[in-house]
Amino acid sequence: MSIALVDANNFYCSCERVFAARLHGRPVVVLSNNDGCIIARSEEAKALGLKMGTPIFQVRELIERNRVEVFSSNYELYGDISARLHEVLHDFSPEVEHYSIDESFLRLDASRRQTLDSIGREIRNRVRKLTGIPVSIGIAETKTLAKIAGYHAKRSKKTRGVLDLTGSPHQERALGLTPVEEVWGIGSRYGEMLRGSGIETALDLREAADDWVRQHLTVVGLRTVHELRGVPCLSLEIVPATRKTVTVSRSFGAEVETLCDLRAAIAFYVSRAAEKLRRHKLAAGMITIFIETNRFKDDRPYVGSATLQLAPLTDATPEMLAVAACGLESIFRPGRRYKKAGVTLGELAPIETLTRRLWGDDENERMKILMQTVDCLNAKFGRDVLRWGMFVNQGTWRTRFGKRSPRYTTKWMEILQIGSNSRFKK
DNA sequence: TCTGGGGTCCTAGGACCC
DNA sequence: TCTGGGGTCCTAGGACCC
Repeated sequence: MSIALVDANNFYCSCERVFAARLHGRPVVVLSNNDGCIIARSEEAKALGLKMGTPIFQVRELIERNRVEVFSSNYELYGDISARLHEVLHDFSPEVEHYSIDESFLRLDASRRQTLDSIGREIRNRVRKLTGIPVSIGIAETKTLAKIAGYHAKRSKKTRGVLDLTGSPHQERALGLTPVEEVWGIGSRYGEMLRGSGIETALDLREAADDWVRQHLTVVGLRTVHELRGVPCLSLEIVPATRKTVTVSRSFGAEVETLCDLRAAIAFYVSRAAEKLRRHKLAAGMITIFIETNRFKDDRPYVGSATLQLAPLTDATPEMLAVAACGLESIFRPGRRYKKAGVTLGELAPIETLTRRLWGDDENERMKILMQTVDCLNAKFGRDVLRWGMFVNQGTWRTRFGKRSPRYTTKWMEILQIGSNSRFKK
């Protein structure tokens, strides 16, 4: 029994390439909301020295000089391609964990007919053929080891994208070649601390004493170390765990000062959060509203947050809007310039487990039908065809997506056109 | 001018209870 | 001289992930 990690290469950039042949072989980057930071880079862009998380304005010249292709993020497109990719994997194993938008784990068995390596190659070819996305595949006894195999599959040309380390004599060498902060679960902070203690590679970490690890990296780190030794501690999460919070937050396109603008923004985020909640068939018992000034510019940045109960639990947008508006008033400070705001819904419970309200059931029933109708119409005719009175779908706070590619696969109006003048121009 | 968004888990410390 | 001890719940902060 082995675990395979299927990891899409430079996923967002690869998605852009699927629909634009001219991007092949060229440096491509995808930006975060408001076209702020670089969050994905093609190999060619990495080679130019463009780093993950860099604010675009700091590298503007480099980008122009090298004619780097720049895109705003197009989450609708990426999400849709991710779902297709996930579907392809189900042909290869009944046990698939959709770990993130660009990574999946699956349980794999070698057979008399086929080695793990050749199964991996078949997966890679099939995904490429059916989705157009290149992937790297790492295979080993545990998730953490599979991640390390994947790390080398992606970087070493010799592997041609697939590396099986299950029971392999090469496993120790691979661990020795893995910088400790590349181990899944070891970030930059722990990495620094470990290097200070002479632990520099995944192999060093594997050999560290349990007590020491427990003390310095908590039980989480201890699990990681056991996984490096080939003892599975992290199981495949085939059924996604029920989520505990739902957050919608954004930086504004431009700073805002008035309560009126903040109300509009918060109302917009509440609507989105409530839609997400209903899609997951959950209700919330708690809502947190927060607003922030610009932490990069402000000497004394202000962060205000208010948490309020939603009693009884609800999934209805109007009920949340009313509570959110109260929360906002309590944290608003006039005379400040706000750059970001957000909403978190908590104390989530599956909607069907809720007891019926003691009274007002008619009202409740009407609200349910109203919500279903709104969601349904918005799904059919486009988001925000129906909106709640409080939010005006415009204003300087709206997120900027200056360079978004068409939503080729999810919007009829933006479907790929062949041989005609594309409506999308750089 | 321009600096992302959405999650999870663990620990320590304080409040409170018996 | 010597100020219990254990349990639970909550929160803030810190670490991590993509």
